[in-house]
Amino acid sequence: MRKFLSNIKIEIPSGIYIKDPETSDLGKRIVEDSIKLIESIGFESFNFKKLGKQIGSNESSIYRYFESKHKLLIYLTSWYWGWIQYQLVIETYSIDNPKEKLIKAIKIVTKTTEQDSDFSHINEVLLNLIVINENSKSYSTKEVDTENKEGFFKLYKEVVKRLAHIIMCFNNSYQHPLTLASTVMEGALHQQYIKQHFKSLTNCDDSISPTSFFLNLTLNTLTNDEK
Amino acid sequence: MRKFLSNIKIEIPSGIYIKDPETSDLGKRIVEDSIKLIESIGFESFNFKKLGKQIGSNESSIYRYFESKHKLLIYLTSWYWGWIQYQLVIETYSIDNPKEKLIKAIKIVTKTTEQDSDFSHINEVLLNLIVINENSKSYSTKEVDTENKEGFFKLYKEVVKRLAHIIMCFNNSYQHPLTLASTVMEGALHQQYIKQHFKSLTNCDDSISPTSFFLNLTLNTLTNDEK
DNA sequence: CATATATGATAGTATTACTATTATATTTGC
DNA sequence: GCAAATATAATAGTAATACTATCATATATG
Repeated sequence: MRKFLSNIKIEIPSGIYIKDPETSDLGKRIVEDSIKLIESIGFESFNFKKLGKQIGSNESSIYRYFESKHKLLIYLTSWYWGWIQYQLVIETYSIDNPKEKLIKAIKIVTKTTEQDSDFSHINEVLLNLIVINENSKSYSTKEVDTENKEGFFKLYKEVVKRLAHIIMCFNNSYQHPLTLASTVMEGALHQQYIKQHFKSLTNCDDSISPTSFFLNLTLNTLTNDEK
Repeated sequence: MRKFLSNIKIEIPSGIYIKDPETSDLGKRIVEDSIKLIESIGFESFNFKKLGKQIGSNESSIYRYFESKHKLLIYLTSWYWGWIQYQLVIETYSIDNPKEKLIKAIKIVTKTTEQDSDFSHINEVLLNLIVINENSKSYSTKEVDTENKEGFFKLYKEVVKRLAHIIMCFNNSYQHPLTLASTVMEGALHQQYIKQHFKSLTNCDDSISPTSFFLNLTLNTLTNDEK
């Protein structure tokens, strides 16, 4: 990963930010430290005043990059899904066998990030924790339909569609590729969440991972489904 | 449903409310109208001042029933899960065949509520919409672990465990009954959400319901799983 | 070196999510 | 039927939030 990634930039739809944070030092610190701060105090307690203090800058300067903390969250989750998509593309590109390809894809979308790839100011381990804890807050608002029209969830949607496509290549008579793909992706985040906070509601633990559950589930279903 | 339910009361863990809203007329109006108001303006825009206005009462009076709007949301979602559990119990009780029992159970937890049972001040159709849109907000906070210890999510957890138990009765060698149960329940809510807001991410529509997807998924997996 | 641009500092605003206090109904127990 | 208890209403107040606006200053660029 390291080598490849050091030369690419994940493109976030403009409109999510006012000024592209990748274009300045302050912008990068905003992104870098917002990840640390949101992860440590949670999205509700997080605000631009606290972030300003942490990066030794001013609230008003942060507002020149992001209109609101909500937009910043969308920026961060978009970056995450862009990064997942990048992994999907490069890690499955050369696999011809549809089953192997599917297995690889499910591993990528259901895994927890254990190591910071260290190629940028973004700590992927912390960002993954934010996505597990706060992802639904990025779209679960009254403005979801307008924001969706403006393309704010583009990267997330692309990942779901790409996974659905890989599912179809494995079993092209299966009726629910999109439903399965979106269920697996959201389900994996949910399992990671309840593994931490509602242990009694999951069999996932140190020995059984969400990945192994979703691999088993998907392969069983796609292998035995008849229509 | 109608007949049975008119005599029962869904027990909400005390601690979620300050004063039990079932014990007074004002309390019932608070619950009744909060459902209407949250459904129409969304949980973020909802507050006790607006609710007071709607029910012709005072903000300060509402605070005598619920400490915060967050607690009120937990009350509402708890009521919903209590009601689902009640349906699970009475509608599967007399079914002996494990497969039939499982099918019935999945239908109950994945269906959308189409009709208000009309037995109480609570409109279940609107409440179901609130659960679809806002359920995750009830637990996705920094206080989740303390609140969980205080039993705030008891009813939700009971439903998951009951479903897991029904899964095990059908296939007792299956390794992931809890994981599957929690995935199906959360997954059904998620599909109902994206069916409304992200149509391109699901195959569910007017002819394919989340129920049919999850029935297919669960039965395929449990029937063909070998270990 | 002048100008543009980025950042910082400060102040201000409407709203939120409450708490506190006091007044007025309404219910209940005798 | 009345006093006491309880429930509700009205009003005010508070600290924090999520910003906007304005102006000053630093830095970069042509």
